[in-house]
Amino acid sequence: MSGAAAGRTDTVEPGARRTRQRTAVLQALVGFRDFISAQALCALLTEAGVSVGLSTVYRTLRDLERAGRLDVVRDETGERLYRERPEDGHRHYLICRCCGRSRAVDTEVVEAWADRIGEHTGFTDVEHTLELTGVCAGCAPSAQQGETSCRQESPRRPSDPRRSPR
Amino acid sequence: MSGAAAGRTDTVEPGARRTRQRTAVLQALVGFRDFISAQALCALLTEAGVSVGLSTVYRTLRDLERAGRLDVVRDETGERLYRERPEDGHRHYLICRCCGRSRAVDTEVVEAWADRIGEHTGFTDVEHTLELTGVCAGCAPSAQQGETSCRQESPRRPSDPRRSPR
DNA sequence: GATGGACATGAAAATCATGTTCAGATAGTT
DNA sequence: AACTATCTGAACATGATTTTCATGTCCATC
Ligand SMILES: [Zn+2]
Ligand SMILES: [Zn+2]
Ligand SMILES: [Zn+2]
Ligand SMILES: [Zn+2]
Repeated sequence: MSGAAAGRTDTVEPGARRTRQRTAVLQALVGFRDFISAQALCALLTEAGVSVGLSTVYRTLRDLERAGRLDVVRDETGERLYRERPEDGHRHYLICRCCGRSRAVDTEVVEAWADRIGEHTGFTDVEHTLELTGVCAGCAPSAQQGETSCRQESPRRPSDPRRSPR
Repeated sequence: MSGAAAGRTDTVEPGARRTRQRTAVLQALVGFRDFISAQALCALLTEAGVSVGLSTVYRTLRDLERAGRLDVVRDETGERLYRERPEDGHRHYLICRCCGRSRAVDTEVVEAWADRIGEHTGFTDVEHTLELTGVCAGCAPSAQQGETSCRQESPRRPSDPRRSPR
């Protein structure tokens, strides 16, 4: 029980080196509670004075994803958005199409169903992807007047990180 | 009951012109019972002697998608794969990570669950994306010896269309 | 405290799916 | 046949992600 309680902002992978850049990416992800794109994250770091090369951000995110420490969703353009995975693991999120705010949803029902799918189909090693989008209570009013005011241009990609956090 | 029972390989959208290219894309989709990428579809048409420009394929697929006549999924690279939507509408598929074969799954449970999500969250206009992948019975044996023989290189993108049809 | 090699970085270039332009072809109508 | 709103496709543009590769850094060993 010494350095056992590691986990939070330690290293990307066991055996990986602890560098300024990886630490920065990891910390930024932990601090940033919404989904964020690789590029936005890079910009965020730069603004914070902890500049990290875009390639390194992508590499680190790739490694983190492999290590199962991230949740990844895709926005409607196919761009990947990352978020630190809460300690327990597998989750699904409901994301507002307007402001990008997200909240985890309870998916026991779906998980149970998905687990049973293999049996009926002869498929093994079944994995699933589930994404929910909607318009959050805060955005609903502005979206009323014809769906155009909110959803219109910016397709909820937090390319400007200062809009989604908090 | 003249041209009423339209629908199958008619026009992309009501009011759209019926051109050689759109007809070809439409027919190819109807004949091709698996998911296929825009590029693979284009290649397929070319091989079949019915060459259609890639731009046109993309445009036609975009229009068909808007018209609700296609199902679209994304492979792990983010590439979009299209399939003619069976007459009834909303469906989800279980896709083999090895051979790309897909089969629709019964999702009543999930649909009902998804419909109820809005109420608990304050979100409106909730939509969902659900994708299932696994290893089909036919591929399971070859995938045994260490997961490498099947899944390895070609990550199940039917870029060579002759492998998935039928 | 020098050395060597394994691993890491980042700028720049490569990839690659998809979108856009626009001059010329075409469908559908009169 | 003539007319014109559409449609087409080659070439180019875009933008996210990946690769390359020259250079930097860590660390164990001498
Ligand atoms: Zn919102
Ligand atoms: Zn799940
Ligand atoms: Zn298979
Ligand atoms: Zn559904």
